[in-house]
Amino acid sequence: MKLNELKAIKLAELFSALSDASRIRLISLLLEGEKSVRALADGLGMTESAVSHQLRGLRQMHLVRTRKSGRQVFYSLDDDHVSRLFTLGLDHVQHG
Amino acid sequence: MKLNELKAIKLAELFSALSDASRIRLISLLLEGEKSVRALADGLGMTESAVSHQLRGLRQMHLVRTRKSGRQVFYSLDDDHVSRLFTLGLDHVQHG
DNA sequence: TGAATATATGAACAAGTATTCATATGTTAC
DNA sequence: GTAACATATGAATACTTGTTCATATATTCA
Repeated sequence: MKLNELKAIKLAELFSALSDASRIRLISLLLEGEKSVRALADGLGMTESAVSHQLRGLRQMHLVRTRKSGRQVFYSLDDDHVSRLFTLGLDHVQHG
Repeated sequence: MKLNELKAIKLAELFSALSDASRIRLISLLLEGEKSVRALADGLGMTESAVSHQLRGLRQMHLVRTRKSGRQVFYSLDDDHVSRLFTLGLDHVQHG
């Protein structure tokens, strides 16, 4: 596979973004469709601040994108890589 | 997707196992086929101890399996989920 | 304008993690 | 048996990370 160090780091960063139960649950909510920060915080029983901090990381990894409407910011999954990684991972956890 | 907390944790643990550049490079070496601890350590420029510690985590997540032969232990990828996650992640990093 | 709402951000602390070093276990050769 | 080798493990340390709290920015409504 001949993976150079930079790509290894990038890949590790991608998986790091998925390596926390709170973020996994955020993503599982976003699989239902776009949601505001408050809706996500309510759905997970987290503070808006904590959710916002986590979303920042997901944004930086291009796993989610935002749409602003008034004073709300709606988050949604950025592309289908995310849901495919999610599904594949879940598959491994359930059977593997 | 209705993900309960336990599954979220399991999934996060799976991705945690992939969330470190050293482990990513270990896996990229194992994509070439099974290798001994020493071969992996040499290939990555890490100590055998560090590699052994990391392999332990990958073993616990069922991402790699072992075959013992004499005093050597050969590691290989456990199932194709691993390489599929790896490839899908790489795809996201390179294009996304 | 000012108050209320929604989100973002910085600092600080607690909890988790990767590596190193020393040591232990298990295997082969003599 | 002992010596040498391959791997594993425990403890310690340095580094990273998630949450909380306080505060900042931005938008709407009166």
